Amino acid sequence: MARFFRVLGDPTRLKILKLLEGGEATVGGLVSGVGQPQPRISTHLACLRHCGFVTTERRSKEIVYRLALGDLDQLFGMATSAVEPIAERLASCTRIGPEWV
Amino acid sequence: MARFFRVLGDPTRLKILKLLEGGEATVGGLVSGVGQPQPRISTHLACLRHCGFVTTERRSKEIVYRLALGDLDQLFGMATSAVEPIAERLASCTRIGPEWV
DNA sequence: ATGATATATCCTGTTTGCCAGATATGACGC
DNA sequence: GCGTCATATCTGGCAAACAGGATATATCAT
Repeated sequence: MARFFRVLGDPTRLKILKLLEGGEATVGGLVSGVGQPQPRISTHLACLRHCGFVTTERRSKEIVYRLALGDLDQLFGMATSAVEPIAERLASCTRIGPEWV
Repeated sequence: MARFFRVLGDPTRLKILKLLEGGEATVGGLVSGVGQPQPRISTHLACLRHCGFVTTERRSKEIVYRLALGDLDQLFGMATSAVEPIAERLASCTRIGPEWV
């Protein structure tokens, strides 16, 4: 379960998942949606794929990614409301581990 | 929000939080509950405290830690059911980043 | 077969975050 | 005061994980 949260604990992966909540997407679509270089998106996608968060399907030249977990939007909803009361503290915590602040 | 998940993405912190779901606890109690050296528990507690997951209260010599977020148990419940379908994949993913497996 | 497009993987450097152990602070009893 | 218990902080070292960029694979069109 720690690993589950850890997969979610990266801004890029989180953004990818949130984009996929809006429906399936190709790698190219995610690249422009996230705004980061393609190799980086691909590696994060590989992580999400290996860990079972997403599934893939080849569609001629492109590869379509799709969410594999249905509960994810609910989870994000809960997380959002859980984050709210501690948002500033989290924002002020640029790191984890000493030298918080 | 990524940082929120990242705080949850460490086994020790997760275990601390789960213990605290059973009610308040002193550092010593958590040390024996988690089964890890006291300095380590203290640093993780400092992280959780700084990020607003827990609150503290001094009670004479001891310091009592308490959960600051009410929604946490619901969140853990959802996470548990979200993890279930991908449990083996997560388990087989000993790392994040290349050399998964 | 060649070239172009779409995606994946590899290699290297840097940083983050965790651990381990030693030491400091703080509160209480004598 | 001194010693002890409970907790916190510091320092060094190390490994995980992210970033950057080059290169490989795969599919299609010509």
